[in-house]
Amino acid sequence: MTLPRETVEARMAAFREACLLKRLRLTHQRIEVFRALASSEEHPDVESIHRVVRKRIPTISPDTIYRNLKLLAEHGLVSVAGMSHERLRFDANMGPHHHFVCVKCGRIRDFTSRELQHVAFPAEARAFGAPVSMHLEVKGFCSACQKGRKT
Amino acid sequence: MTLPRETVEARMAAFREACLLKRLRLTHQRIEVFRALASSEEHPDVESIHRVVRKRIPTISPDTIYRNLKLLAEHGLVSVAGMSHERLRFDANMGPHHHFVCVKCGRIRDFTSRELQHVAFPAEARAFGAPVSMHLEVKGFCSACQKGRKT
DNA sequence: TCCCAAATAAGATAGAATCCTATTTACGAA
DNA sequence: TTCGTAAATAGGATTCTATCTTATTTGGGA
Repeated sequence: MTLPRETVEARMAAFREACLLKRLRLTHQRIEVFRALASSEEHPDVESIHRVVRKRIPTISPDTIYRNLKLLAEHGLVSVAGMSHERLRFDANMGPHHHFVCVKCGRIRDFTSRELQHVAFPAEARAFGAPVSMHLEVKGFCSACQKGRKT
Repeated sequence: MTLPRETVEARMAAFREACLLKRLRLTHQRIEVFRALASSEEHPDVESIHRVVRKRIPTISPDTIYRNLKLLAEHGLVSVAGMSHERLRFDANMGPHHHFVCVKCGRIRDFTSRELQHVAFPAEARAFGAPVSMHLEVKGFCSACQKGRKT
């Protein structure tokens, strides 16, 4: 919404090019879904994207939004915040700690870090308000999954 | 499961004390739910906690697990990994970036940090496997919510 | 222009989390 | 110890996000 037109247009151009390269069809729906996302800095959910796109394509279904965003995420054209249809997970470890998340098996391991303990809140983050806590999420392949990795 | 007995017992003692202080009733179910969580380092979900607790309390319902964990989380006795029943959110910003999350309104803002860009993966994280990416989540009150804060 | 695999719409379905309500229980006070 | 009551529970109903199914449409190469 508040993004400068040229940023959006640059993203759209890169998107079209990436789709051609990856042999993803440039359907009317796909383009508009990406445009709605590329025009926002709000990390929107499917419902709000649907609301926006419906102005141009009144019959578009939520499933099309889901399907396209999932496809684009698999191709590295958009990113997903939040755990796709995973369950809530709990932890009795209330001390400050960070997470190592295996991108293959989903296993989460806690760790603490002396170095990080003394890192201050980044100035860029403080610009948004009053930081309270800081949590690092390291993604990678855990030792077990590392062995059976194909790449 | 693999946690030393004394760690679990220490957590149980602290839990009982905290409940007395906060006037939370020490029901059989609540105690066993917490014990199951405090005995694990797997960040278990409700289903696996339910499986464990059912050995001691065969009639316990999943709702009781949910209700207690939610209550304990509100009182700062356990923590929740993942976004509590929130929707998937998407982002067209594919460059490396971090998140500032407002704990009140839930708004997410992106930021990049020159300092953090060059921080290496912590040794403690590398011990678990092969790190690929690193993402920082700063939680706090955004400027807008900061004003109307009561505390 | 033709062809067909890919994509879509719309409704059905799955499944996690929450709500509802009658019953039970923890625990403070008498 | 007993009693009273607000809090907590069990179990089924409900909500709601995300995915699946299937008949139809369409992008884009030949």
